[in-house]
Amino acid sequence: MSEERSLNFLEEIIEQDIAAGTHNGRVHTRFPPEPNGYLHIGHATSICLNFGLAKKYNGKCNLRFDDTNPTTEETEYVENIKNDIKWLGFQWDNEFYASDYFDKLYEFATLLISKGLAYVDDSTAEEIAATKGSTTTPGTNSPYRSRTIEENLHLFTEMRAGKYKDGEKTLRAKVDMAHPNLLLRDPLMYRIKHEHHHRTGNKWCIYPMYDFAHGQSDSIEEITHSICTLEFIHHRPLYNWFIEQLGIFPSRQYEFARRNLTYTVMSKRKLLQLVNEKHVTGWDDPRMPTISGMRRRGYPPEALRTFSDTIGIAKRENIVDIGMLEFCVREQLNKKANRVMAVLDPVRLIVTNYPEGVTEVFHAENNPEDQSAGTREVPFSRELWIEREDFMEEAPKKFFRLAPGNKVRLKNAYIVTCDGCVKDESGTITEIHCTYLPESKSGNDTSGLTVKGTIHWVSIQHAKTAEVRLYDRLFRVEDPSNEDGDFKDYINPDSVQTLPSVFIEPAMAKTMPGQSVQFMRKGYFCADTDSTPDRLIFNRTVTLKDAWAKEQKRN
RNA sequence: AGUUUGAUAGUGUAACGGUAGCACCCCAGACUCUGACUCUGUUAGUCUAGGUUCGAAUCCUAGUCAAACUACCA
Repeated sequence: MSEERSLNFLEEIIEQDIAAGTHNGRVHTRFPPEPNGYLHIGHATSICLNFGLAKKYNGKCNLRFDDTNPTTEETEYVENIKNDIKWLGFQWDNEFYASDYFDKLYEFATLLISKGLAYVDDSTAEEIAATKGSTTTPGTNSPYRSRTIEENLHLFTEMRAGKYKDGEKTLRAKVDMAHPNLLLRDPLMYRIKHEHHHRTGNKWCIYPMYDFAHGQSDSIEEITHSICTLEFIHHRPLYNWFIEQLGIFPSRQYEFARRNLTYTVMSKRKLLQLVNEKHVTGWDDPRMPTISGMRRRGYPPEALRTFSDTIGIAKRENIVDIGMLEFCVREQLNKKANRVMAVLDPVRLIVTNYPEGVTEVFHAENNPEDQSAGTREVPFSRELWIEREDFMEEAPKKFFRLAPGNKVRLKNAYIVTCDGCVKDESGTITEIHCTYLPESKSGNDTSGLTVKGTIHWVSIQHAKTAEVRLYDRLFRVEDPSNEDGDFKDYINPDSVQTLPSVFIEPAMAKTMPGQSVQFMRKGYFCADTDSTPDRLIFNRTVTLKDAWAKEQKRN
């Protein structure tokens, strides 16, 4: 029995609308990315919101590319965005492009000119900025503001026909140059750009501005609830003004606070910089907060969805602890990922009373959380690799691993007693010796002993190797954008550590790219997209919680 | 400075005039063939000052702080 969750403010609005019979209770949202970059975790929240709301209220959600600026937009981005949305687990009802509406938008503009509500302005960008006024002073009217309707219609036709150069003329809405909201001081509707568009080619040389495209696109699609982030709140009066003056379907805009995450940056500009300046290997670098980066890192889509649900939605400034995301990732992977043994920092363990040349095969359960995951074969022999940190010559009381005289369980195998170690001239430990108890065999233990510690291992003779990349946070500080100086000064120099040759158990040889596993006691790892059976590569998705590490930190 | 938003444990989010709750984190313990998972318990909060009211996180007034806006980007 799950308790009824309280509604977020958007759900409240929608339920009120449904109760009031607005649009006959129909709910239709849209996700409107600009195809000029890759989607990141912030977009994921918006995707979950828009698609989630549509699903919850039996409505629809469109995917609409906001492609009104040919300078920055590319088809490559379109494909990646679609891929990311699908991977997150959502399917749009319609795939649209703002550029689909260029003809309609042109008609709308002509209509506004005819109503005396728009005019062609010859002012330069500088002149427009100069006459805009400020927050405390009103702007002044453009000298071209009083052109006749006929003249405006004629000039606008010429603009479209390509008679003018970039920036020579613009189409502006005639609203109010003294309006306290700067956005309503005769905003630009169209600008001239003699550029090739990724979909309309060279058909147009004038392109609508965001404000003259977004609301009308919503309206054309009869979007009922147009959900966007807080910075568009100032645009809402303009959004409504165009819809009202045009007399078209009254879509309504609602704003929520974008989600920020600790230890990362989210702006497209900054992410692009990280890519271009090679601080990361690409948009899908596992350290990036992009959806493609998180996918490559091994974050499951379910985790991103539950994260989005868990953090909720509101209108206040926020910065969510990345630990919350990592919790959702672990929660999901704990249920799904098979357990395997891998030794990252090896040291040799010799079971001195185990016969030489003998191999014993154990059947290990793949996932204690999921019996249906089955078992796998794990070979055991006299010489094993174990984790260097699992042995201490002089151990504190609370150390439950190998130390002279201590007993531990070798996971899935036997209980062993540590007898000591061998060192080289420099004092480095080269071998650890132990003796095993034959009657403590896993699954058939008659020894009656219980031990405090269990460690993982890999048989030296049977071990395979893999490259392992240990990822950490990309930045050293919680909010790099909010620190003095350049955000790049705060990049974590140790955000990735590559271990070229880690020992893994043979059952892992067939791990497929994208597959997640748990390296027991070490963390969740995901086979990289570049991983092949001949050259296995694993990315650390997230560590396991480590109470022992915490304990040590305290001392 | 103007406009607009907003302010609840460390973080995120509820409570819609009637017991300030949930999740993450932290801490203590139980369990454990992963020091994982799971389970139990605990710490900790209404920006400030007035007012209305039997009763205020919630309503009113004033203040404080924060963010966004001031692109021929979206």
